[in-house]
Amino acid sequence: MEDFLPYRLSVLMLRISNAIARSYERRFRLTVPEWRVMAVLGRFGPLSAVGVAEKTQMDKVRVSRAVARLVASGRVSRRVDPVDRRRSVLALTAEGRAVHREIVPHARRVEARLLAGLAPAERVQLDRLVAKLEARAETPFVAEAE
Amino acid sequence: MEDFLPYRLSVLMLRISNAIARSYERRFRLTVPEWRVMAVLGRFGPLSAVGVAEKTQMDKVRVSRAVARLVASGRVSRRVDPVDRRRSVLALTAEGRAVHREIVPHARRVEARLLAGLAPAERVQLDRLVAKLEARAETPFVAEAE
DNA sequence: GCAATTTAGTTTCAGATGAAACGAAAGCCA
DNA sequence: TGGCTTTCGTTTCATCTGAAACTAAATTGC
Repeated sequence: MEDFLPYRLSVLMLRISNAIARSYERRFRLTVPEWRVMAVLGRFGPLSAVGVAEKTQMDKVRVSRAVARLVASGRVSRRVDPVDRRRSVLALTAEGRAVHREIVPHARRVEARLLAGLAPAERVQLDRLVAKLEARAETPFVAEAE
Repeated sequence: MEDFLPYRLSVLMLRISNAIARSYERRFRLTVPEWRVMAVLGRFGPLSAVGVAEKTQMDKVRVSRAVARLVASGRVSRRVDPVDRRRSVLALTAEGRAVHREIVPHARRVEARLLAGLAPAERVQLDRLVAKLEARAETPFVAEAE
């Protein structure tokens, strides 16, 4: 159990994400889905809900709800796309951009704290190993029959 | 975003745990909390609910509900501890032990598949790096004020 | 041109979650 | 002994979650 890697990774990640989630909640009054939506809108500019879902790896229900809250709190604007009226065009408002400008350095600080114990060479290793696992996890790595 | 490590780790872990969860669901009709309870009972023998909670890192509400389902499905037995009547003594039934004997090799196969792309030296590296991050995540690594 | 299908996004519903309140039993201590 | 506190485990409640159903708009095929 303690040496079963998927289990260890899962416990580790839950710890990390919970700590980060609490920190966003405290500082910005943002839930994790909200934070993710703001992060991609800030980085990639106006997007449809589907576009946000692809960039954030969240399903569209979650995106829909996060966007609804962000629109209600005035950090994201939503208008109907004139080209395709099923779509909405989502973008940060001025207030949203102001929050975004704080979010990015905050995220970097959190990352730096997490990695503080690793030497530069170890960070490169970690990056490589995670990339390999990502590639592995992209295709179904558990046989359907199992 | 794509290079923000906590985010990458979180997406990676969600992928992996979902794949594993689906596989347990398919093969054993077990949810993740149920699987964890069975794993520790199989490995450490009879335990109280608090004991299970400690070993699995789950909170006691989750343990309580997982145990209730396992008792209902006949894989775990529960009796009142005669020494301390607040406690229950949880153990695998014969049927539970039979399932457990399948679970362990299955978990090893899943792990092997996940790590299939890594050379032995890389596995050692991964183990070390994860251990370091675990140590880091054990103490609060995000400042309270942040 | 228009029925059938696909796509975007929301709503509904049923289950999972954990914080907080809870009852019951045990421990503590005067 | 008899109150006060702590511990065990369950229940309650409010929230989050995603699958499925749904509406509206666009696209496809005939």
